[in-house]
Amino acid sequence: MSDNPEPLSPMQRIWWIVGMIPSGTITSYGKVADMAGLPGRARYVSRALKLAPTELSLPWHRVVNAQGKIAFAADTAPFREQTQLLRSEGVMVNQGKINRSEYEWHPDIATLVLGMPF
DNA sequence: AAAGTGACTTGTA
DNA sequence: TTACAAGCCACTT
Repeated sequence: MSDNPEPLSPMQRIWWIVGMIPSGTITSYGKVADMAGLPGRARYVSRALKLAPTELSLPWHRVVNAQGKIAFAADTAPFREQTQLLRSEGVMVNQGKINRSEYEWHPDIATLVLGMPF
């Protein structure tokens, strides 16, 4: 029998989940937290993305707040970058706002399991 | 050590 | 709909 895999840390679970978000779709910090087994820890997700190694090249831009709005202040470089990245994959962004019902990611368990890093 | 901050969310008003 | 308070908690002052 093979040994059990090393369990992923909370931050690693967040990175894995964000990495699974398909191009052209979005989800929220709170949803990612819930999926990672960290209910009520939306802020932890934002920190995890900020600390994520660039080598992972995570699609961090596909994570917005619960109102479907880009979390960065409108007059900042990251706000403009996120807007550009989302538009480049076909997501309509107006004044930093996105229609969640139109672009929401609806993950299926099979895809998630097959995407697990072990 | 204590207070402030933030890439958040939810409940109330 | 907008606004504000709590809850959240690691990190920075």
